[in-house]
Amino acid sequence: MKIATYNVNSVNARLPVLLRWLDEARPDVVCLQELKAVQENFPEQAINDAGYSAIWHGQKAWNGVAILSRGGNISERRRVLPGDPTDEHSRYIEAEVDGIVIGCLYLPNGNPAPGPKFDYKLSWMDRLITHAAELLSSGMPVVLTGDYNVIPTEQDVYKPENWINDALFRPETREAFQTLLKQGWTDAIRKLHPNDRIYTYYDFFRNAFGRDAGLRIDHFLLNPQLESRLRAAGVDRHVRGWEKTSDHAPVWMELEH
DNA sequence: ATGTCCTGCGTGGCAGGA
Repeated sequence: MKIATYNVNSVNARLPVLLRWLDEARPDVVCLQELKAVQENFPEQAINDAGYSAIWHGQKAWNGVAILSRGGNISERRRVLPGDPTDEHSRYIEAEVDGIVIGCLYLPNGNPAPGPKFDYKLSWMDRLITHAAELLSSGMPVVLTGDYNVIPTEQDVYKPENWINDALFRPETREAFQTLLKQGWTDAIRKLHPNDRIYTYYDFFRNAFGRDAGLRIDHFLLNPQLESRLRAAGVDRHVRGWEKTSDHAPVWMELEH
């Protein structure tokens, strides 16, 4: 089973790129972030025609998350991260596909930091940590994947000294991510590629992709039941070089059966 | 500070987010 995550940065602006990549990569399940579309503007027909069923949670202008499944059933579990009934951002959707719980998340960027946006990011991470602990106790195989907007270590950024005060790399952000990992989650990409330079995002500015000036901020976190099934993982880096592409590249992992 | 690309608003380019 191949599961992918892709921050599309507008699902409609990216539709040709998304369809081309789906046809090429043929993932079984795909988590999308940054739909930038209201609920009724999700391109459901085109996704269906490509062979996928989908659930999604849209929002005007920003955010928005979706889970696509090829062939198999997709059973929605929730479309809100618990812990703050006043939070209106569409940043989390969770489903069960073939016995696996799939949490698709778009963690707040948090810049500028410090400030209210950074506070929101940290409180969202607290809520994620709480929810992740509940998922761990469920006994089911679980993956939490998406755009974490977290650079976990210096290894995951082309020039760490430029990012010290950025919300994606600040100590509070990295500590919260480590707190999450220590619950018992495995970073699938790092587990299989401990020493490689791997990026999933390149700024649209300053020819970042051409200079390989990237960040690794899209992650797969696996609980122990799923980690034992992990066989391969990687980034479809070339997709970042296509015309009218997103600033993120698709990331994927393959599980045994 | 800069750079680019997206959306909304609403028809011409800004403002805001990333």
